[in-house]
Amino acid sequence: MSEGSKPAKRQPLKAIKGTHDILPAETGAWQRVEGVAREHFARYGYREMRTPVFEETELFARGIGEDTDVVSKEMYSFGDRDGGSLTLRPEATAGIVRAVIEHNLANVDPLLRVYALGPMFRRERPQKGRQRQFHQVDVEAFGVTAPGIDAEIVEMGFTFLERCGLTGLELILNSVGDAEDRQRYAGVLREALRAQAAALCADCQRRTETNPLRVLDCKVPTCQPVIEALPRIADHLGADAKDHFAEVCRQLALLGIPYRTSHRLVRGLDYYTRTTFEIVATEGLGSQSTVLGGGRYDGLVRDLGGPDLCGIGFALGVERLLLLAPPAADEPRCDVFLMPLAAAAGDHALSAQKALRAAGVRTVLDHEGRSFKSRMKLADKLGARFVAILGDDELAQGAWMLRDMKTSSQQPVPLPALVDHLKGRL
RNA sequence: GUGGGUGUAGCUCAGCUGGUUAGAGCGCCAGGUUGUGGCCCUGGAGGCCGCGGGUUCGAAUCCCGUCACUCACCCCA
Repeated sequence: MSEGSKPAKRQPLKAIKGTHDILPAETGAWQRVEGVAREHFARYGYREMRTPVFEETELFARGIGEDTDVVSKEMYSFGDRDGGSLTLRPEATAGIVRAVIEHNLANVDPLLRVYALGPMFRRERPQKGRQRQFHQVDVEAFGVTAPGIDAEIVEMGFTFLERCGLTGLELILNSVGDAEDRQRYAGVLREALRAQAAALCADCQRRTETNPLRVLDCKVPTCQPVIEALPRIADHLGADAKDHFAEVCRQLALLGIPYRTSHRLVRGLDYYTRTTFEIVATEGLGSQSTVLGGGRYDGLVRDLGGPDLCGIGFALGVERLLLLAPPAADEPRCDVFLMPLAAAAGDHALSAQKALRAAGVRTVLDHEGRSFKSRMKLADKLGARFVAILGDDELAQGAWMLRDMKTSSQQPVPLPALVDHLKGRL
């Protein structure tokens, strides 16, 4: 652009890489999912909470962990005019925890359970089931230490996905223990890994020092034998954490939720303690198979400067959910299509349209004065249940000719009776 | 950030080893009756063949570059 070369052809304006438009034909499916979410979570006593899409960068750095991939290389951060650093939220929990602390909600709400819906931002390379702006449904419950809440929230997520029509789901559980367990285990693991360093991939050699738990997540084939032989966290849990996890599993079995445990399930955010879980799709998502993931975070609120308040939650990716959901049938957009033919019919149509809409009837009136046939085709495409025709003959009778598009039958309806008549039939 | 694949109409794609007006299906618009949709038939609109350069008498087609999209790695929802 700076050189005096060819006049650069103006590129058409387009959405930023990794973002996408949700077009009118798609919003129905989104609204359905959101509606199910609201209704479902309400059954468990959850209410919606909305926090800003951007926060101070420090919140995420401290909350999620400086060494995580999300913080170290995926955040959309930018300088504010006053010199501060702001970041588009890469996940929801940190902002919600900040708000809980800021408004002292733990002392305000005796049942602190919230959900949130909205966009998250991570600067990753897009691929199937992964965007730079994507949407999550997020759920958090605070203040309950008992394992019952773990089982309840996992059950809630699982049944939510089922209610959205998903099948072929697999629930995976693990416990990463309390902070001390985790720390101690990380040390044990690091020792074991150092001894095997030669057999590990370069990433794992690096992770051995930075975050040994994440070695367990490695998918490089040559690392697998080493990983399988590593000491397992289950053998390094404190008695409390061990009992806690056993009770979570017991209750889930009681609730009839199928699951398997995996000692290798280590989630990428640093704040998790004790229970971690993930729901994956066995097919349909390519390599991004996780639909829902979450866990307990008993130290997070305190670490962010709040009270010693435990918490547990999960996030699920709406785009991924939609990829797996059965396709939605397109809904009719119109109940009644008005078709004034005679010149004198136009005013009748206008007032009928207003009255119908006031009565809650979805009404469309073609303003272009197109041919009869064109308008019939349009009515059909809109899925109109009825077409109301008003031509010279009908005017003379003082009645609409009301056509039922399903049965192809039609009957006269007196002009003033149209609204009541239709309300009775829709 | 690193690899692979693909860029032709609104969508899905054809276009053989370079050859003259670039095609199909679907969708869209309009007609096939004077006031009746779906099915069928006919017609029409709509393409700098991603962009730039090169080879050639001639490039959608071959070569180079570039950009975009996509899948995968990494990591995550």
